[in-house]
Amino acid sequence: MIYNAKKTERKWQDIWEEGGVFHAKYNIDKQKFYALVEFPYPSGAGMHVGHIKAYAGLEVISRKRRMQGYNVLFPIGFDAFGLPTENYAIKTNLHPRIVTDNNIEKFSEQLKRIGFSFDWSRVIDTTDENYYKWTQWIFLKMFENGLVFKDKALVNYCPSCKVVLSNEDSQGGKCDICHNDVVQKSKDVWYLRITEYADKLLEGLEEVDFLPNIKLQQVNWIGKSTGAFVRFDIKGIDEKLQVYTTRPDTLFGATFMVIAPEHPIINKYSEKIENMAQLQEYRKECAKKTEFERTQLNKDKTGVKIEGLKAINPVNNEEIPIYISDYVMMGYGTGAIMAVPAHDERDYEFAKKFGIEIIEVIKGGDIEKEAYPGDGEMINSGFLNGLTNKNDSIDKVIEFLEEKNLGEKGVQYKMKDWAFNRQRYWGEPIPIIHCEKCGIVPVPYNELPLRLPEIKDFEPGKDGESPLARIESFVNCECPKCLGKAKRETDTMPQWAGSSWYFLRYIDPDNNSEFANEEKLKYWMPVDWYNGGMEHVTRHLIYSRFWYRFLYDIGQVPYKEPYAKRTAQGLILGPDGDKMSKSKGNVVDPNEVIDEYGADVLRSYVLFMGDYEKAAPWSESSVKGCKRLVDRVYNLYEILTDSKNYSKELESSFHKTIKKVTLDIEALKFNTAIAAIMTLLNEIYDKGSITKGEMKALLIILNPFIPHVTEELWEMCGFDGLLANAAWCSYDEEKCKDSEIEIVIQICGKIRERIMISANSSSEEAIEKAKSLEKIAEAIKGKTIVKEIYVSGKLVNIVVR
RNA sequence: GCCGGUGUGGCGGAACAGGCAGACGCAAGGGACUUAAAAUCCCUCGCUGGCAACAGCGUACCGGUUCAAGUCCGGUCACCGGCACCA
Repeated sequence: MIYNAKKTERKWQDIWEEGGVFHAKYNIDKQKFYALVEFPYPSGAGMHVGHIKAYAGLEVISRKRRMQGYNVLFPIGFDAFGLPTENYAIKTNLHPRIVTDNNIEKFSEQLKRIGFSFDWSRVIDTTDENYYKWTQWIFLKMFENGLVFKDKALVNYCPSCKVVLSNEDSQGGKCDICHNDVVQKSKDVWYLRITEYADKLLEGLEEVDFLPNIKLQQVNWIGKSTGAFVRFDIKGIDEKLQVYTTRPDTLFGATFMVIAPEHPIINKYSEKIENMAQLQEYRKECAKKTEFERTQLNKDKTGVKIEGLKAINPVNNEEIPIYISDYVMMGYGTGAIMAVPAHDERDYEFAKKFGIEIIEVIKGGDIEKEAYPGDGEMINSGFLNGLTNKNDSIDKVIEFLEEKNLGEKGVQYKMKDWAFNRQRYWGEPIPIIHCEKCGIVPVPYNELPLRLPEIKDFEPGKDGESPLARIESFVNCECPKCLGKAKRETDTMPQWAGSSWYFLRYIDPDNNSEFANEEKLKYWMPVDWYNGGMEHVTRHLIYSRFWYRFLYDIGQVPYKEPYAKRTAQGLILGPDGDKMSKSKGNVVDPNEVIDEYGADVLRSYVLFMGDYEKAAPWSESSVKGCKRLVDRVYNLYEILTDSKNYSKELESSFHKTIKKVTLDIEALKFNTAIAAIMTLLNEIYDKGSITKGEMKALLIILNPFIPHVTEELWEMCGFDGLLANAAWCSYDEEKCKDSEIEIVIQICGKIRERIMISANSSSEEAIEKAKSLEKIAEAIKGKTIVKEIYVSGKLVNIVVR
């Protein structure tokens, strides 16, 4: 029989959809399982095989859990605001709304062609005003709670996309969207105070089940460090220069200070500074460098001494020079450091280059050769001399500083506040009004959604201004407070806004009075299992945990953490082993695979191709292996017999396979689960027939992987109802065990023989039987037996001398 | 530079928690069926030697622990990912 995948798959997709088979129903009497996959950005390029792999994992788990009786919520939606769509719209002269609608339609069709068991009744689209109304609502709540502020500061700016970027969006000094170099620019920026949540985000990690490397990456990204703030007097001026240091214990060794080129103190005291022109020259040079050059290429220290200003070391009143150098960043700590060349590598290098004194304050290294960052006995350190414990020294210094009000304990984070405005059209308008009288006024809640105005020209404005700034009917408005003339904020939110809470909306997508009903949130949250890409660990995954935690703090959601468990799939590489990319021409189109082999083949291949969590190259020929699997399954119908039970020969194999598949699926070991079923299939064909009972079990355990062909066979066999609604197979632990097992006999660890013995043989019996073998007896004859080992069910090892 | 991960046949990958290395699949070779091809089915398939039974070697490299190491320990190398002058 030839299996017609195209016709059959379509048939079942229609039946599932019409029957609402995968619709999740709010039912508090049933154990819920909320499986979440990262909703796609509907780009014009269509789906990528990577999407299929990312979704196929939880798809299999969801189908299995449904069969096991869970009330499964497995939703899908579209994260549709963002630059690529807007850029495409500009290029093709279409409205982003139309581009988005087209792309969503295309994606939906593709996703349905794969037969994913998503609940299509809950689809969300972040660009829908009924959705972004609530994105804006949460933003206003944050505003109300002091988590939104405006600042003019140096920010990451992408000259090519013409937008301000957050730290997360410019990792490695590259724009996340176009991958061009990011520059530092001084701009007015709206920030979300995510740093206020740094500790909560760290603590929350302790109670969730995330892959260890995901946790670690988040911990590193948040980058918490503890230390102290220390204020240095500046000689002759009533001004203190504050630094942050993790090593206050080395304060006696501070022989100079360094401030960032952008540090405000330079302009403030420009009159006192004797070499201002030289400093300006240096600052200009620094400004020219990209972040990349400044941090990566230019490890060679440069800098200029500030003539006319001297700092005073608070512990010994020594006058020390102040330098500007771009190895100190304005964006971290206070933009100024105390330099201890003897015990910090960078300061050492700088001191050597500029001929500055190096004072050893901790014994243990050789400061003639290099800086010594380790521990040891304190020397040359006044009241610290003789101490050997770093923490004791730190405590003592801080005590000293606090007494004189010259410093205190402090904490710093690498994570920065979230630069939240984008100077573009295709995003949620920021619901803020600027009033000359009242200042910054939030848009009243009852005016939400603040809709994006219809416009024709989406080109970003000059000087990095949003296209919305040109729409007078949008800009000019009434101040909600004083009713006077006012202007709207014209920037929009970043792409990450809508995705920061979408998992909450799935729970109650049509709710018009709140973002989601409290009781429903209590039932469905937290997400039981969230799977997605590693690239989101320090972006979306941080942002959404922040938003959710904020909603928890204001009593809007029931639990502290949104995701109980988080895993990540590995990439699918091109057939050449490189990352798939358009420019390399190694991208595999899922549509083509489906056209040629069918969705079941595609689904099973992306799971069978290797370890789910690791990257693996696509192989056209290996896909055929899965094609054979589907055909072989279909052709089982021809060797079907009437018996309702397991056959004697295969009973144990079935129990073992069911057990393995049941456990492997939950461990994301889809490749070995499928391999086990292939092995069973080989046994069935070797035997030459399959009973109805066996067929039933086989179809059930295969269904999550290849749902169409199994559903078809289920119907052909005349089994009740839909396979999708059938109950998962149970297995009998006792029947997974063999009564007779093969063990190997080793002499000194080398295999010499294999025998079958009864599974419950004692150690003595097994060893006796081994020794009675001709070959073994021969081998040990005349030798002393040093040791005899029996590993139950595995081997006998006889050690002789 | 720092942190994390990985390294197994021609290829993708298996191997519970130290106990038969290479499951399953692909590719390749041989055969059956066919006028022929495709599809399907059967056999072989880590390397070396041997007609064979079998023997020796083999999980990046060097060393160690153990009756026994892909797995544990110490060191080296390579590749991948993250961070990157974070004071």
